[in-house]
Amino acid sequence: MGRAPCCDKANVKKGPWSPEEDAKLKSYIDSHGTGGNWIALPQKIGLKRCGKSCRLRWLNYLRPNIKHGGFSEEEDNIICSLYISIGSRWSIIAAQLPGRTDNDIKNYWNTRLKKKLLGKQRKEKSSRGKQTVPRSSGGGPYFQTGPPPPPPPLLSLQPIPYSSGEEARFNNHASIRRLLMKLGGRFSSQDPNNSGLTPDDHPHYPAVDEEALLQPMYGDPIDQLIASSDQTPMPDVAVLPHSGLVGAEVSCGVYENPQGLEFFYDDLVNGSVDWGEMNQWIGGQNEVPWSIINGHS
DNA sequence: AATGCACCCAACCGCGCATCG
DNA sequence: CCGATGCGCGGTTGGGTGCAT
Repeated sequence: MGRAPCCDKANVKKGPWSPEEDAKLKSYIDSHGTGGNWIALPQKIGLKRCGKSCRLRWLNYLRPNIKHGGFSEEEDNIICSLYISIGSRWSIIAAQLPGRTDNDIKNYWNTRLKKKLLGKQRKEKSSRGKQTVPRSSGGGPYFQTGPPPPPPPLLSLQPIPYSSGEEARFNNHASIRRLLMKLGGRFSSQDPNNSGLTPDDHPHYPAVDEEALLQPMYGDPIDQLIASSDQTPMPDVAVLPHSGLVGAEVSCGVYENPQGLEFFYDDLVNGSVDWGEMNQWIGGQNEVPWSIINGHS
């Protein structure tokens, strides 16, 4: 038994919206609002459309202050950072970009950003010369498996400038981190490998150090956090050095610091990383701070 | 100029979740 | 508590368009 259809499929119009339909819908909502019931709305105004279709049309095109196309480099950075951190939660990503819709961002990611990012990633990995291992099937949500396409143009990403005063929007690393915390992230100075525990064994992390979170990150998060499409199977939890930018579903990654040293997620986890180099990278501290997220089942 | 191909994007589909009676 | 209903979301599709051959 399947779910009942939301409308009578035989009696609703599908396909592109006409200007007349747009005008009807916009005019009604402008003067009456949605009435809290999208399903009933098209009948009220005499549209042969599914309520869900009306809702989509309104949210993506007709409502005020919608922007289309022309994504700025800053928006690219935010989308990439968030996608790498929280995955394909387009509505959350869209909420941080005023005037953008989740559908628009999703399309933009699928058609352009993903390819650019993959191109960048491939170049970095091939220059490193490390043999890659095909990922197991069904491994994760981020990148397709299979033969690599021809390298697309590289994405030119600039670091997001740190701004301590920006609170309302999501355009700096501190606010990115705050959002990730809100989504269930935790930050810890403990190294789970040293403690002999897996991140899943840490139900409670120390209190969040807000001051530390407000420190600028090291370099461009995209450079630090390029998820690998054909590394080992997806680990359960992201563990990133120092930066504090973490995600529930960030997979194995390649981290490159300003000095050109690279660390692979599996190297970190397996303990084969050169901690001296890592400590130099992160500022000569005695211990490598780990950032762990546990908002992940 | 014609054809094929790749890309883009608006729209649809189905599922999970929240709410309500 | 439970089933019905509606909403919101992410994945996918298919038509339009531009470019390469």
